[in-house]
Amino acid sequence: MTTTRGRIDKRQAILDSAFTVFARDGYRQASVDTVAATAGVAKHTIYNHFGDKESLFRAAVAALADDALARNLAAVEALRPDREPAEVLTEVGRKLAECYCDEKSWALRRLLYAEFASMPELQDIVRDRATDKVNDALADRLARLALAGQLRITDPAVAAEQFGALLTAPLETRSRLGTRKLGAAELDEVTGNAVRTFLRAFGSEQVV
Amino acid sequence: MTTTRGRIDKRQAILDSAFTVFARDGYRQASVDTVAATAGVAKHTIYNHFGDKESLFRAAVAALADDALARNLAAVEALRPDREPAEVLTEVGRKLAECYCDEKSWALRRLLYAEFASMPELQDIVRDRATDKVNDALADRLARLALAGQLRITDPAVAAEQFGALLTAPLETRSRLGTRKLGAAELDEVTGNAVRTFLRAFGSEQVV
DNA sequence: CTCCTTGTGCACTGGCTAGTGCATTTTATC
DNA sequence: GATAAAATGCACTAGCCAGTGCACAAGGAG
Repeated sequence: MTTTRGRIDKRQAILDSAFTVFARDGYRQASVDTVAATAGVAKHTIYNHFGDKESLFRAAVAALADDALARNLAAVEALRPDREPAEVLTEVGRKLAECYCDEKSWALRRLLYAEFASMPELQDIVRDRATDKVNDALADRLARLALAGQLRITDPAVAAEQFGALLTAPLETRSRLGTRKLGAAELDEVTGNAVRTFLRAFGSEQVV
Repeated sequence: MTTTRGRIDKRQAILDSAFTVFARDGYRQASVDTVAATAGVAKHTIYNHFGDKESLFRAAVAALADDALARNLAAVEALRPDREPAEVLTEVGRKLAECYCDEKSWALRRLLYAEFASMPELQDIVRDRATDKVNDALADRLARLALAGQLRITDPAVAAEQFGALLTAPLETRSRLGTRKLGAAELDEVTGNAVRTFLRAFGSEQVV
């Protein structure tokens, strides 16, 4: 009774297609029939697994949030006090920038923004599963850098908040909410600006 | 033929109601009948003025963008090199924070995020009418401060971008995308954090 | 007084879609 | 091969809503 007869395969296929279709058409626009067709599955199968359209949507969003969390945490992991702070921060910032600009991330944010008014739980799902954890992890790492004497930080949470802000807000504007693909050069520029300002504010060495 | 027989009054009433209803229900959810009922107007009148639902929506968004622009510019105006930079930046930052957290601003952003995928012009409307102009104005003012020797800025545009980032990104997170009302204390805190970091990075005096 | 613009009220079409019911088929497990 | 869970195909209901058509009312302009 451990295997459930291809149930998981179908379930995953449905979740994948659901996100694809929802991301492309928007939650309201997307029809369950389209999701079913895309997943190569009967509509009934979807209702068997998820009950109704809204639950399907929540499940798809949750799955994407988990995915985004994993990628963001991997980026933060690289933040270790074993090299020049500028170098490490640039590397991590650049990775975070890539995560932020990923097409799936943008789709997730769009769906979240569009629907959290009618489904408030959505925001909690994403926050609990991804945003908060990434911020915490970043704050932890920055605290270590501070302890190693590489940064002058009083509140690691605020520092993490601001490092994120310096990265994401410019990316949001410059990529036109994800509709314009940013080249490597522009990603480097934004990352560079963010790290430079961050270090001018929090670096332990005086910057000219 | 100058007066258009109460046309303008109706038009304005429709635009106001349209934004209210769209903001509350979302573009797709909102029905034109509801807008008409809220405005105290026949459905036909709406179609006479705006042609179809989408045009009505665009017009409502544009009107709100104009509104937001005016309020944001007023805030930036206060940025003059006649007092302590910390003091002036705090005042302006605080005003910008209030603009950003205004209920109408949040509604506008939500609608924009929700619909720009299917109506790409929306983003241009808002950018041309509001975002760009505010950023430019802010950059201009920061440049003046730099010229007055109160800031060490190389690129005013980047400085404006980052000042905005340090304000808006934390506000976005902390207010849960506008669903949680921030108290004065928290607005002060975010503004204070932003100004402190900004001045540590760009202030002309050394900060301890 | 008359005309013409503007607005009203109501009924209606046409299109779309969530969710269901049912008979049938696949498929994993024993 | 028997069995039961899982999946399929198709038809169908019921609801929602943008946009239209038509007859009619109001009210300022000439």
